[in-house]
Amino acid sequence: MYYLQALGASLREALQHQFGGDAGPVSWEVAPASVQVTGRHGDLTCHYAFHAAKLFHTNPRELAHVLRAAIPPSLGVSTEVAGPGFLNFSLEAASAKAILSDVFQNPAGYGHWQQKQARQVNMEFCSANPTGPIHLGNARGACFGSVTANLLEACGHKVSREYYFDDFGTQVDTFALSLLARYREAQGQESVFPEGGYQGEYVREIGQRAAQEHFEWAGLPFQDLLVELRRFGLQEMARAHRQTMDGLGIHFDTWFSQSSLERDGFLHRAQVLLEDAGFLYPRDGALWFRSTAFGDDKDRVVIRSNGEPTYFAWDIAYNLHKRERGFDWIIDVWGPDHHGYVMRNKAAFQALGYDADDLTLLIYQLVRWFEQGEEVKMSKRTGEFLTLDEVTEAIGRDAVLFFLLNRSPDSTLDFNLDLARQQSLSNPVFYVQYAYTRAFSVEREAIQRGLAIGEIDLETCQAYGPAEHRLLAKIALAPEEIATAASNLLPHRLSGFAKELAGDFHSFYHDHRILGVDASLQQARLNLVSAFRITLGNILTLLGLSAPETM
RNA sequence: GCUCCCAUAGCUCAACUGGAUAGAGCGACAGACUUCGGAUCUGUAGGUUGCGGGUUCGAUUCCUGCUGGGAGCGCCA
Repeated sequence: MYYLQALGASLREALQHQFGGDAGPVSWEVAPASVQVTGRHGDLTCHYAFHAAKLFHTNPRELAHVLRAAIPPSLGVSTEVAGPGFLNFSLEAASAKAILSDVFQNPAGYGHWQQKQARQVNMEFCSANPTGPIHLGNARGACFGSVTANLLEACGHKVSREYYFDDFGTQVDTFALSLLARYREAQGQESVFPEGGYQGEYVREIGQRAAQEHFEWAGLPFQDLLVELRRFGLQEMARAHRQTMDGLGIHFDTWFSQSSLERDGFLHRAQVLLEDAGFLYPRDGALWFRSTAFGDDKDRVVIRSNGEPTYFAWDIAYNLHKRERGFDWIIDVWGPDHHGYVMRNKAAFQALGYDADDLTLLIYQLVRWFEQGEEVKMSKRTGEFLTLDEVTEAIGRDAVLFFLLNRSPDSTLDFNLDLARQQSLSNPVFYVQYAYTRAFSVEREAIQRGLAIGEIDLETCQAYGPAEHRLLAKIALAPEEIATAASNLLPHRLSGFAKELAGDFHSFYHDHRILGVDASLQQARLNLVSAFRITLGNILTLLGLSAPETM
């Protein structure tokens, strides 16, 4: 149990003792600067008394005093009640020791949590259309999904990362036809480029490669050639997507092919299940799903009058497939153009007999691309778009990730490549990473001087003053921040915390020497620096960023 | 017309289940180490949180009506 968890538990239990009810876990924050500036000291604060007072219909300030009295001295904090009911905590040697022990006991796992009810999570994200390269819009979903998966894992869940590959349908047909034209072109044959085909350069390249590696296909009948090229093209695109994701350090456990849903009978099975449950009916030659039974504003077609399943039908089958693979929590990360599909998918999920809460559909907002002050509309058809590889190459992997991570998924994101390139060196990611590097170099120097790190005793902890306590409080907060970001499915919370944590360290480092001061103070500060470095390193890892030892 | 998202400093964005004087970075201005890495630190300027109501001890946060921007509203994927 982490230190703050223990402290929170003492408050929670005090309430149970007093009122016989549970007000839930305590949430913490560092004391606002105003509290510290005015001399009303405090390293950590909580507004639990307000929260609980509302629940138990009592006065928050009186309640705060009750809570204060209930904190066991062994926890080693001094507590005071401020204003209408804030509880401010100041760290002391014993609490400092407890926090450091949390870190050094299991450095690589600091900030992570055990989970009594671990869920089997299937997290599907990015899933860019295979008819084109991954662009910045897909990247947002990739980054968001990947870090969210990391966070859930850190909270003890089992997470499988999945990439859905749409290798079926009219778009892929058009892609194959475009490829065919490029293939023939590369062989010096006459070719007519299909109307509405994919004009991007990458199609030409794949066509050329196909022509070089498989000139023998030229003799095939049209349909057979198209099948070969289609397969070849999809393979190439899958490889390209995987490479792009690898370049960002984002990995998937499963690359799931849409067409396998039909091959393995899931498309059919989903239909039978819904049919048996009485949620399907024919109208106008098509087959409809009664999504209005679950609050949707109209029913939705699953099988078109031409006999082809709709995109929605594939989704239903896919969710069924995921459930039958044993996942009890399905999370999909979708772009803004899918928001209309949330309701109907939840409806179908329930119609299959599952709990709507076990399907989470996360929608992130659009990325708009600006160049010289003007918005550039992306289009795969015309081949005009900014690929993720281009952006990564221009400003660097960590900078791209941090740029995407820093923003709430609910806000549209404007991306100006000129500006990003220009400012890539001032990207806050380097500020954060530099803090890690600095701390690491202090440790390296300390080891060279023959000092030991991480041996925690109460006496050494007596050496800490207000500056150290402030940084320690931030370190103690890390597990809470990770849990909060995870439970809200909002990774950008954690990147914000990483900046704060790094900032506190930079500030401390500037004002205080670590090596070469009085021996016990030196030991105490060295432990602090190391605990900081471990904490920040774990956070960087969760964010999918590198933690460089030198820069 | 309906649904979803957004509007906070000059710019890009934060602000946990409603909490203390709304915070960072970039840009501007003024400063700071002969020691462990200056990709750093400190300070100043910059705000009627789009506008109007409401809920209460307390609202950037919740409700409501506007204004402006984005996305979606297909038997496309």
